[in-house]
Amino acid sequence: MHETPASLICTVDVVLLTLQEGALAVLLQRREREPFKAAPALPGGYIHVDEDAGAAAAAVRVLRDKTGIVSPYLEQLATFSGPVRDPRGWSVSIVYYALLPGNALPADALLAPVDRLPQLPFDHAAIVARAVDRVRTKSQYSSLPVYLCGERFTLPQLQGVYEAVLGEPVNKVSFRRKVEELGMLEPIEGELSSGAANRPAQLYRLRKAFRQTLSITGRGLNGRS
Amino acid sequence: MHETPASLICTVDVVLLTLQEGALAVLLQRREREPFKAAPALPGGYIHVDEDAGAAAAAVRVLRDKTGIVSPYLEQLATFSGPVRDPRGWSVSIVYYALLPGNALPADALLAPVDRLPQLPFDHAAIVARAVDRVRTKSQYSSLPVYLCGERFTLPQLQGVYEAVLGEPVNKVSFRRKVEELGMLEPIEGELSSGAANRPAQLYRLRKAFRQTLSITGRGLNGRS
DNA sequence: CGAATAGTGTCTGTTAGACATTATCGA
DNA sequence: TCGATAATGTCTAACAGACACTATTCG
Repeated sequence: MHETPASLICTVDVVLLTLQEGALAVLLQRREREPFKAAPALPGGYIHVDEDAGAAAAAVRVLRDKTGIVSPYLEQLATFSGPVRDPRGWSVSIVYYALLPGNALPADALLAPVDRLPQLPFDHAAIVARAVDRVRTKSQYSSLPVYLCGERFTLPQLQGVYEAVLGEPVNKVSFRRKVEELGMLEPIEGELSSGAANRPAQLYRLRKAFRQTLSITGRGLNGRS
Repeated sequence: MHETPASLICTVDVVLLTLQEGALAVLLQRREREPFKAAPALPGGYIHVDEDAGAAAAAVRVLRDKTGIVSPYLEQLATFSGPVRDPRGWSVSIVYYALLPGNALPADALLAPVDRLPQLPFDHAAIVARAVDRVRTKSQYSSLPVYLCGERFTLPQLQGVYEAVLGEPVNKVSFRRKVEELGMLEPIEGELSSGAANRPAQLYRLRKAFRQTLSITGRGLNGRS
C-alpha cells in the first residue's frame, strides 16, 4: 500500500549509570540546542549514516564526543518511539546503557541519583527507569555489577556494589560461594589494608576471559522473584 | 556539531513464532516489492507517522494488514541497524516478536522450522535466531510458553510445549509444582478424554489476571545455566 | 588486649529431581 | 483385566541462608 519512508527523527541516547555515594546515579548533560536547550538530559544525538557502522557504534561515538568517556560495557536497552515524545515530531530513539565505576568519570560530570531525578525532557525519565530496572534484574543472576567496580576491588566492596544495585542486603556466604563458582575473578597478590584497623581484604580483578562478557548463574544470587 | 537528520530507512519487522509438529517455527511472507521481491522474509513495513502511535502499534498494524493476525503477545525484541543490512542504504529495523498457538494461523500461512530456515534476505536469519534465543531464555523462568497453547490445554500438553521450546525434557513433578505456585492457571470442569485409552487429563485455562502478563518464577523451571 | 572487619566452617530449611504408587480411562 | 497416561506421594541430593567461629590488622 504505502511506500512513503516518511520523515521521522532517529536518534541514539545513552544511559550511563554509575555509583555515587552507594547509590545508582545517571550521567546527564545540558542540551546544547533546541528543543529543551540547556536542560539536563541523557547524552544523545543523531545517527551519522556516513560514519556509524551501526546504532551501537553511534552510541559509542555520542558518548565519546559529548563526554570523553569510553565505557567497557555498552548494551542495547530498548527503542522508544512515538509521535509525542519529541516536540519536533514522530521520533525513534535507540537507547543503550553503560556502566562505569564512579571514579572513572570526569570530576565535573553531572550526575543525578536515579531515585531523585530532576525534571527530564522527552521521555528520558521513563528511559532511565527502564535502564535501572534492567540493571537490577540482570544483576540478580549475572556478574553485571563488576563493571561498576574499578580494575581492582575486594569481595566486600563487590558485595557492597551488589547491595547498592539490588537495594537489599546480600548473604555473605552465599555471595562468596557464587563468585567462586562463577570463576570470573582472580586474586591479586597485593592486599588492601587502607590503614583500617582490621584484617585487610584480598584484592581481585576480572579474569581476561570475562573482560567483555557476563557470567551467568543459574539460580540467581538471592532468591528474589 | 552536525545537525543533519540524515536520510535513513526505518522499518518494523515481526518475528511470529509458533509450534509446528512439536518444534518452533517462524511465520514468513513472500515480499511484495523490491528489494528481494517474492523472497520469503519476516513480515515488516515502514512506520506510518500519520497513524502509528508507536513502533509497537506499527508492529501490530503490519502483522494485521499483512497476515490478518492479531497476536495477544507482542514484545519488543531489539533494534537492528547498520549500513549494509539493507541494499537500499543505512537502515533501522525495530523488531518485535509474537507467539501464537499453531492452530490460530491461517492454513496457508508460510511457516519454516527455526532450525531449518530457508535463505532469508537482509539480516533476518540473525533476527530469528535472536528471537528464538529470547523465547528460550525467557521460557526458563516465566510463563511465556502459555501463549503457544490455545485457550484450553492440559498440563501434559503445556509441559510438552515447554519441552519443545527448551529442547530438553522437563521434570514432571517440578513442573507441576511450579505451575501450581505461579497460580496463573485455573481448572475447567470439563475434562479432556480425546478418546485415548487412558485416564483423561484436567483442562486448564489462563486466569484473567494473567491474560496480558507473564508470571515469573524466582529460580527457573529447570536449573539451566 | 580490644575493636573492627575479612574470611571460613557448619547447620538447617527449602527446593528440585528421581522414583514409586495410585487413579482412570478405552479396549 | 490390561495397557496407557494422568496425577500424586515420598525420598534424596543440592543449595541458599543463618550463625558462629577464626584470622588479621590498628591503636
